[in-house]
Amino acid sequence: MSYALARARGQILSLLTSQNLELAESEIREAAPGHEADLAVPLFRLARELSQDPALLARSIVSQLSLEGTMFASVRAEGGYLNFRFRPEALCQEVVSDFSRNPEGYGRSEVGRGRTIVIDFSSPNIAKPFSVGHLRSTIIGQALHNIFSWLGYRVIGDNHLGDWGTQFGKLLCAYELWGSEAELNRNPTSHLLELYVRFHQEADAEGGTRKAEGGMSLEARAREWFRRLEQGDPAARSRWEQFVALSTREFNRIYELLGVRFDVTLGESFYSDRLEGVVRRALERGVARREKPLAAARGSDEDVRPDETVVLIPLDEQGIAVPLILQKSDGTSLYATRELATAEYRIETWHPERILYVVGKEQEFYFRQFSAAMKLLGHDVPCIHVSFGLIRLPQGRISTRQGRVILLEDVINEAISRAAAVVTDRELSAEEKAEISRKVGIGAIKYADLSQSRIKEVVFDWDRMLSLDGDSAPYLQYAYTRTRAILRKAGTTQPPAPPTAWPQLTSEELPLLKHIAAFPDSIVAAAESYEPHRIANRLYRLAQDFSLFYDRVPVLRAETPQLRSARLYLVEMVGTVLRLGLGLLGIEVAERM
RNA sequence: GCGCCUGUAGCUCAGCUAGGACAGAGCAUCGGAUUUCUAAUCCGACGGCCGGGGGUUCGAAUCCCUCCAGGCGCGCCA
Repeated sequence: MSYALARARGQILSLLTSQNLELAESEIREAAPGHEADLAVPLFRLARELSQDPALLARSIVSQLSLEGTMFASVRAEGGYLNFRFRPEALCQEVVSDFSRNPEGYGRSEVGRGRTIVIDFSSPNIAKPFSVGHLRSTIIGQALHNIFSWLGYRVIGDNHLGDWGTQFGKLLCAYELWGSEAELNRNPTSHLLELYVRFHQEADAEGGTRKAEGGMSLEARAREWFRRLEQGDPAARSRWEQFVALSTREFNRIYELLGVRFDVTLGESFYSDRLEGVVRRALERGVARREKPLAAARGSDEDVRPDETVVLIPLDEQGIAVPLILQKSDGTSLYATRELATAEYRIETWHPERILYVVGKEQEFYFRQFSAAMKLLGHDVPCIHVSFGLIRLPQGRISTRQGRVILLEDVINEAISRAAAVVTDRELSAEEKAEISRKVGIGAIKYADLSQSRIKEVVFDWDRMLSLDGDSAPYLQYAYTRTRAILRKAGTTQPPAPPTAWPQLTSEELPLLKHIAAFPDSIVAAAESYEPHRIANRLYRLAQDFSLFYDRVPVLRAETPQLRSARLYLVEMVGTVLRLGLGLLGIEVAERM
């Protein structure tokens, strides 16, 4: 299956091949505005290789090209460029033919058929509040899931909950000291947060040297609690289960609001009985070894025994100076141990061609270690860190410990109520308004993130994240409702039929066709770079050009019936592309706003 | 100290993977458009030594070096 733009590029390639000129498809690009051209081929590289003047080469190529049987009306030499212009009716015919074959699947492809990708995303920590910090992983992961599925891949979206580790030792310890059953049931998240924050405050206050009563520092007691948990101590286990259940309920409410779903939700704890095997096999293969811990790394802790060892994977030969530690000196596991077990499980279970980790950029170094360790352990499935810049607050970085945190649910609710303020004066039922506000508010939040590249860090700003005009989700959603309004008023319940012949295209119509033609490419580009904003940017330009079209070109009152039905079909295509494209970004549309 | 990322208009960002045609948007500001397919819209104006310097090239926002600024990371946290 191919799409119009790819076929057009193919035609250019074969035109040039017939003149013995070799060109890569990527050298064919959209013409810059103001050149009366649609596709452009810069000839500078070829000219250098042939030692010719680019402008002369362009002219000589043009003089020998026959556009017979192609989608192009003209080709001109302009400087060192070949500038191709579509025959508008040919472009129309090709785009309409692509679209009408399967409107609801427009932009789909089969490149991923028979291939599997695991995407690890969202992955919040149990017993901590779901903050704006988890937003990016959640919505970028969701978008990538949609995008790869659309390209025919089998995608396993896995929410790798942080439900295991030393932090639970801390929480169990804090709960033993200061917890309250009643408070926990009344307000689980904030009580757990309180305990977590208090633990760190008191541990800091103890300092590195002064020991608490009973001879053990808080940190040491927390480690002891985690050790008990990891060894299956019933009291630790049942308390932990309670924390997990309470947090899960909270998270699910957020996922419901965001419209995010997972194929599997397997927390770190799921792998707890595989950790020993991971460590053992790494030792047996000679990849890992036991070592005395570095004294400096142990800090000033009190209970160091002379015989204690850690298990680690040295990575010097991989060019990484810091080894990956698999087992702490008290015998318990680390994040990396659980990650290795997780990756092995995923490989055994789903046989993916790659595993994507949608995780913040601050973990980049760790992922280099992890990826190198996977290779040493004999796994050739690429583990790709799809990293993104972290969200900071104007006061500094988000810190759960210091209680400096903005709850995602608050952001969502604020977004919805800001959207609701705009719908108030419309003639809609209360339910419709609520539904629209939800779609618009959530859409605004998601779009703010998905319309820019992942890697940049974001300083949280209410107005920016919840913007409702300009380059924003509501702008695109609004353009969609305009397409729906026109079609609703067209007087038929049938979707418009594809036109057999297109009348003269106006200068407002042609750009729409070009964007529609370019939409499938934007999906491929988004997948290749793991950058959903490739799609967002294309949709935004489509919506811009549609808004202008809407303002200037009458559809229902078009001059002739043929023109009217052709434009109706164009409107149908624009609306569908907006809906499908926003859908890939995880953003819903409304019929009215 | 070492490593990675970022620096484009007053603000927020595209463009950098594979160097090419006068660097594009949105917000803000100012001016205009509505008895019309809903103005969450459209049109126009204003606004940029693409962080500084050097290099490669016919050509650099894009590639290389260097400096500056900000962010992040660097063995038993996740």
